[in-house]
Amino acid sequence: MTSTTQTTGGDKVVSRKSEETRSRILEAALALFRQRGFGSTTMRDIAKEAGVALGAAYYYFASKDALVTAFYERSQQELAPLAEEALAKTKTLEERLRAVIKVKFEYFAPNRSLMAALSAHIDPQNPLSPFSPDTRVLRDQDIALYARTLEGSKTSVSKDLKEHLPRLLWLYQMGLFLFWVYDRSPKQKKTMLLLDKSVAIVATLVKASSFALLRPVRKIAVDLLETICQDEEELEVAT
Amino acid sequence: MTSTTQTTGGDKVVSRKSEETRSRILEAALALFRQRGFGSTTMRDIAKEAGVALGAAYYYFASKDALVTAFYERSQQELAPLAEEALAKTKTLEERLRAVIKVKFEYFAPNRSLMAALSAHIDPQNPLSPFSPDTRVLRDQDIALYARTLEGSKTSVSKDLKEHLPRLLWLYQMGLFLFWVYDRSPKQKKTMLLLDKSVAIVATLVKASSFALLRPVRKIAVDLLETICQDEEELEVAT
DNA sequence: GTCTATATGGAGATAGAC
DNA sequence: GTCTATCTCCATATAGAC
Repeated sequence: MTSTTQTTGGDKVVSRKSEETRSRILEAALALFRQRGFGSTTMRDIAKEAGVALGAAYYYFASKDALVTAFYERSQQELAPLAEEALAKTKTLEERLRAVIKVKFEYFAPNRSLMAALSAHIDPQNPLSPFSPDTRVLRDQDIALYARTLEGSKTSVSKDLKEHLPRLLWLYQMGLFLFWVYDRSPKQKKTMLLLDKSVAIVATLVKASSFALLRPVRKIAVDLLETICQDEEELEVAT
Repeated sequence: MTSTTQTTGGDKVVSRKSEETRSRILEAALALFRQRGFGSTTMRDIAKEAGVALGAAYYYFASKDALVTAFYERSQQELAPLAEEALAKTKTLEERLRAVIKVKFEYFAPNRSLMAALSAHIDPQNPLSPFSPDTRVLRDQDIALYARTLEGSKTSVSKDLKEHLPRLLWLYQMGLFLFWVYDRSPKQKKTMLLLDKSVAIVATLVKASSFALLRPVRKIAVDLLETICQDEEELEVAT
C-alpha cells in the first residue's frame, strides 16, 4: 500500500487518485447526458470527455446504466441533510411539504435536462425506474422522508390513512417532478405555481380527511388504496 | 399498371400485394415488440418473422419508430367507431366516461405488453410521446372525443371550465392508462376497480364544480389551469 | 490496482442490382 | 418492390502494460 491508499468504512481499499478518476468519469457522463441525452451519449464520448480510455470507464462503472445508478445514490446522500434542515425549520404540514419538495427541485435544478433524459425509464421492469424492485431501497428512504414530514407536523391523521399517506405524498411529489422536468417556462415558474397551490390543496385535504363527518368517504378511499397497493411484491405472475 | 393496382383516396398507387406485405411486416413487428419489448427487438428479427429481407422492411417503414407510429394511427382509426358506438348507448357523464375508457382498454388489451414497451417515450421531446408536437393530430382527435363525451351528457359545465375539461379528462385517462399498463394483477382487476371508483369521483367533481357556491374555488382552479396550459407551443426557449 | 489498446458482435440504416 | 451486400456506429469484453 502506498501512502495514498486508505481503508474506508468497508473492506474496500481505494486510492485518492482512483476516487478522483471515478468522480471525473461520472461528472463527464452527467455533463454529456445533460447536453445530448442518455441515449445519444456513448461510452466513448464519456471516456474521451473524462480524458481516459474506454476501458477505464468500464473499470469503474460496469455499464452505462451503472452511471445513472451512481448519480441517484449520490443525490440521495447529498439531499438527505438538506431535507432534514428544511424539516427542522418548518412546522405546519403545508410548510414542511413545500419546503421538502422545494429543496429537491433546487438540488436537481442544474441537472433538470438530465432528469428529462432519464425519464424514459418509467417502466417498473426497467432497473432504473423509480418504481422498480432494484431502486426499492432508495424509494423507501424517500417515502420515509415524507413520513417524517407528516409526523413532525401538528396535523393528525387517522390510523387507517397513516399507513398509506407517506406513499401517497411521495407519488404526488413524483407527479410534480414529472411536470417540472418537462416544464419549459422560464425558470420553471409554472411548476412553482403548481407546487404552491397544490401543496395547499393537499394539506387541506389531509386535514379534512380526519373529520368524523368524512369517515365514510375516507373508508372508501382507504379500501380502494389497500386493494390497489396490496401484493406489490408477490404475484409475480408472468404478464 | 397491372390489374392489381388501384388508386386509393389520395394520389398514392398501391398494389394489393404491396399492402399485404406492409401489413405482414407491421404485424410481425407488433408480435415481437409484445414478446420481447421494443428495445430488444431488431429490424432483422422483424424482417425474418415477416419473411422478407431487411431492406424490404425499410422499404415500407422508414425506421423502427415508424412502425410504432403506424400502430398508433391504425389504432386510432379502428377505435373511433367503437368509441362512437359506446357514446351512442350511454347518457350520464359517468356512464359515458366509463364506457369510452373501457372500450379503449378492451381494444388495447391484446397489446398491453406492447404499450408497456412503448411507455419509455414519455418525454415530449421524443416524437413518439403522446405529448409531443409530432403526435398532436392524434392527441387532438382524442381530446375531441372527450369533448363529445361531455357534450352528449346532461351534465352542464360552466363556461370557464368547459374549455379545459376535455383536456383534463384526457389527462386523467392517460393516468389510468399508465396504471393499467403496469398493473400485474390478474386481468388487470386493480385497474378496473380504480376505473369504476375514480370515474364516479370525477363525475361527481364535475357536477359539483358548477354549483354557485363553489365559484370562488373553481375560479382559483381555472386560473391555475390557464397559467399552466398557456403558451404550450410558443416560448420554444432552449432548455 | 489502474489503465491502454484492441477485438467482438450486433445494431440501424442504405446503395444499387435484379 | 424486393433483394443482397455493405456501411457506420455502438455497448461491451478482454489481454496485458505499468
